[in-house]
Amino acid sequence: MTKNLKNNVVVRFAPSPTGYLHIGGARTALFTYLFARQNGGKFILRIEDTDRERSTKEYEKSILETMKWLELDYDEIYRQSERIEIYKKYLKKMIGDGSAYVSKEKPEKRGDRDEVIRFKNPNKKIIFNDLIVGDVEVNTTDLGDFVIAKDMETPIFHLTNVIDDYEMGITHIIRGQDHIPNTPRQILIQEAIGAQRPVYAHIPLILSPDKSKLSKRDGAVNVVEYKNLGYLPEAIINFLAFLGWNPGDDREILTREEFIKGFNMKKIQKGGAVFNIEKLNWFNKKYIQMLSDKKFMELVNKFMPSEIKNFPNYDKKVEKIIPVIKERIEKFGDIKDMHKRGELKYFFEQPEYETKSLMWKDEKNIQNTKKYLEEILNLLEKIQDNNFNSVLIKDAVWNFATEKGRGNVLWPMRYALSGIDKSPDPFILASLLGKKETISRIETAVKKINSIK
RNA sequence: GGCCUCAUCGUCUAACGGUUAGGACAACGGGUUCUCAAUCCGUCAAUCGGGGUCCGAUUCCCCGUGAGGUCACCA
Repeated sequence: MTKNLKNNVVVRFAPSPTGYLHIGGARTALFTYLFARQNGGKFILRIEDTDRERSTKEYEKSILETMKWLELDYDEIYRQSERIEIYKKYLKKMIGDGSAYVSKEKPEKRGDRDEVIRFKNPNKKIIFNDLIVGDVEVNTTDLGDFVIAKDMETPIFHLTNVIDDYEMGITHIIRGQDHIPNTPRQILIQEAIGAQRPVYAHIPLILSPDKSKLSKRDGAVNVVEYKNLGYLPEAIINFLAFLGWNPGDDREILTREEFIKGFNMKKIQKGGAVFNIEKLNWFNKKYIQMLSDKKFMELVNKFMPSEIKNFPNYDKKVEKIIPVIKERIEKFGDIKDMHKRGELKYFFEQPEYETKSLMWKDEKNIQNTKKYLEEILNLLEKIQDNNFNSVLIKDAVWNFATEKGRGNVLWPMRYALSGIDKSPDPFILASLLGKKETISRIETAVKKINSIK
């Protein structure tokens, strides 16, 4: 590898542990990560936990776990709560040189102090260039002398953020567009402490269907919720990357390496993007299809309801029905829905059903259905035990079914095996159940018909 | 309301100022099918409005309109 000329890139993702990592944060982290890796730079994770009231270790732990799950590996990690002495040093310096001052206050709401530290606003016009948005010009006069610390040991966001970016040598600040209004005042602080200005890249917001900023009331917004619903991290990454960015060609599914290689800040959309769960589902289904059998099996077991897992023949059977599950779910949580619809249980035990349900909708006389089932029994008996696969089963039954009307024959056969209206075709079903069980279930159906007269 | 930002199919988006405005998701229709699922094929569908600049604007400029963000002793 040749040495990258831009390898002095240092970027950070700076979540505050006042909640779980949400979808928007994950995308910011992803873009930051991609930019760092593409440039051979350093990716720092900085926990902004200066708000002691709302920050918790539990949230921090969860954010770390989610980053790991998404495989967004960082090179260094810091906690602002462990850096209070550093901020204090700057605070002293700023008060000393007059760029900040202790201010007497009249407390307005609960928790307000009667003395805080404010930044002395020089009231100037700030113009900054943003990689995505372009030039932004703001007059900082109406910002006033904003608060930068409650006291020497309790600095707040704008101050700690700027100091850390400076101390850590951050070259590019990648964050959501909701931070644009914060940028001018942070630049003011930068200038006051003599920090050079980093390059800004404010990425567009993720929107709910009504186009407002994605929030809790829109349903699942935390990445862990998607994990719990059975989404794959690769799918979430791919989906998120395409919210506001694209590789410039028609590819939809990209590998991690391709994302790193093709990522380009300049191609990022300026406007917000609506979070479209349908597309996420599509990505997830694609990635599920690509899963190895082993990994797929692992996740199936994780999401399988215990009622099914408790069947004595579970381990042996579940392996066989993998293909059926694979084509019917778009996320692993759907396995629970399959179970609710009774689409799993019949693989493990003789199903219960109304006898008249065995009749095809065009059939008038259930005695015909019985005759068809008996003939199917006949045909299936001829297949050797070790050749009982879906192809041979179909061969055995197909001509007879065509002759009598496929619905007349195949519906009852399938119903006798599954006991429900919707299921895979009878050939697949029979092969998965095995010859013995298939014969037994069809015999049961015949007996049920006999018993109504 | 002040400040800031944005504007191509329903959604995500593509298009050196010159394309029949392309792709994907969804929707719809069809093939395959006893049912469902899967899969394959196809169809519908967009440049917010008005002015400029230019031989020629989705693209550049201005004005509207609309949408969003933000205005904490949170981050």
